[in-house]
Amino acid sequence: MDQVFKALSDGTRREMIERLTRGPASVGELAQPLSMSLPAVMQHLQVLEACGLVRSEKAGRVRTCHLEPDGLRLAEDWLGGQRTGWEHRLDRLGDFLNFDEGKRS
Amino acid sequence: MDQVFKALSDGTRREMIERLTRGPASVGELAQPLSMSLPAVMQHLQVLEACGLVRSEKAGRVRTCHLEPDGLRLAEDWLGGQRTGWEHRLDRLGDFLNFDEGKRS
DNA sequence: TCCATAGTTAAGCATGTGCCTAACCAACGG
DNA sequence: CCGTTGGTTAGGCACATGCTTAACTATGGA
Repeated sequence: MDQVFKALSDGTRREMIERLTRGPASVGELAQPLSMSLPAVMQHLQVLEACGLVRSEKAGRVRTCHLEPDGLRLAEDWLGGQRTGWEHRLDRLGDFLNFDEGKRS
Repeated sequence: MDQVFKALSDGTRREMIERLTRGPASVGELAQPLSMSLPAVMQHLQVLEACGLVRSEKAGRVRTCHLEPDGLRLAEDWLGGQRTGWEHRLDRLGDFLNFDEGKRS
């Protein structure tokens, strides 16, 4: 969980993810629009793989990377959980305010 | 965006958010379950406020913090956008494979 | 076989992050 | 007033992060 959000907290890595939503890509293809050395891209890729957001296989001398959408869903679920939990609380806010009023009067 | 995910990438800050989904809290209340000095909690709080996930007002000598759920929704929307974009691509995957087969034969 | 391509490893550096302690300020409460 | 409570500021330390360059490996083609 920590790792997923930490991975997403970097703009470069989010760009890589966006690229991968449009289909698989080699390491070089990922690096091309990034104005950054290849080793740097590799490191980002390792971060993305380590937390399960991306998978990659090497065939010959080219490594092909693709998205692992369950990883994204993990983060999305946490956020949704918090938000709906909060909304739930809002639903009870009326009751709470009534109780407060009751105490005061 | 960067800042939101960076804020969420820390377990302590996520705990603080979870706490705040259950209602507003003072700085001390936020710090209580966290086995960490008060200044440290303050810094986390500043991070959460800087990226719009939390708001706080000071009344007398106690600062009361509450969630700003639009911030969470921002992150959630990005994730959802990526995921649905990917699913969209999957919808077209059949066509792509057919095209590939066509090329090969 | 030899060179170019695609990727990988290693080492190092600058900056950022998370935490601490110590000192400080500001509102109550008596 | 004066101490206590709740918060804030300042400074510093240890470690993590993002990037670099240089050197290396391994595959594929002429």
